[in-house]
Amino acid sequence: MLKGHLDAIVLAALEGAPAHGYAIIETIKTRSAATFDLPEGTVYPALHRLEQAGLLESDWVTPPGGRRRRVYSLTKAGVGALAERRKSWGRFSQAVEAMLQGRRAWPA
Amino acid sequence: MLKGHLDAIVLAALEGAPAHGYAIIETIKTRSAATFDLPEGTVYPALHRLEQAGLLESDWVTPPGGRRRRVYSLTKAGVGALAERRKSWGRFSQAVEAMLQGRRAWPA
DNA sequence: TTCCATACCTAGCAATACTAGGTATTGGAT
DNA sequence: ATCCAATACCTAGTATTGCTAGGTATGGAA
Repeated sequence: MLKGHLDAIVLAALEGAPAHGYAIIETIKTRSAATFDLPEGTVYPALHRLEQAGLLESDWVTPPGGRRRRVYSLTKAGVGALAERRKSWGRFSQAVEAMLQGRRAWPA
Repeated sequence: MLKGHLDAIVLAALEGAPAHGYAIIETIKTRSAATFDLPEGTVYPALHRLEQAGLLESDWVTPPGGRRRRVYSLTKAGVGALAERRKSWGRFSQAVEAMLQGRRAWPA
C-alpha cells in the first residue's frame, strides 16, 4: 500500500524529464531501491487520474524501430502540485516521526 | 487521510502507558502539533480493529467522581507489531524521501 | 439550566491501490 | 520457425481505509 502518496511519487518521477508509463514504473522501482515495486494496475490508473486533473499531459510517441508509447510530462499545474505535495509530505512525516518517537513535533 | 499509518500512530500513543480513547485522540493531537486532529469516527473503530487483532486489550474503568472509560493497553503482540510498524515506516519514509529528492534510496 | 467538554458508539460513503484479467509487439533463445 | 520473456498498454471489480454524520450520555461551568 502506497498510502496516498502515490501521486507525489509519480509526479516526482516525471520531474526530470517526460517518460512513459512502463519507464515510470522502472524509475520508481530503481529510485526506491525496490521498496516500491508497483503493479501496472496501480500506476496506469494513477496516470489517467493525474492527467484528468490537469497535472500531466500525454502524447503518443512511436520511437524509430520501437512500439508506440504514451509519454507523460508535468504541466505547470503539475509542477505546482508537486511542490505542494512535498510540503505536505514534510509535515506528515515529521508528525509521524514525532509520534513514533514519543516526543512532541516541532510546532509547525 | 492518515494513509495506512493510523495503526502505528495509535499503538505508539499507547506505548508509554494505557489510555482511553478520548485521551488517545488528545495525545495524538498534541504530539503531532495538531497535524493529526483525528475525528472520533476514525479512532474508535481503529481501536476496535486493533483489539480484535489482539494487539490491544481493554478494561472498563470508572475513576472516582468521573465517568466510565474504556482503557486500552498494548498486548505483547501489540508491542511486537509496533516494532514492526516502526521498521516498515523507516523503509517507507526513506523510499519516499528518495523519490521526492530525485536520488536513489539506500539499498536496504 | 443551558451549554460545552468529555466520552463512547455505529452505519454508510468515498477514495485508494490492488488483483486479475485482457491485448499486442519486439527480440532473443530453442 | 516458434515460443517465450520483456515491453507496453488497458480496465473491471474488490478490499481496505478513514471519514462524515449521525446518535447517546455525563459532569461541570456559566
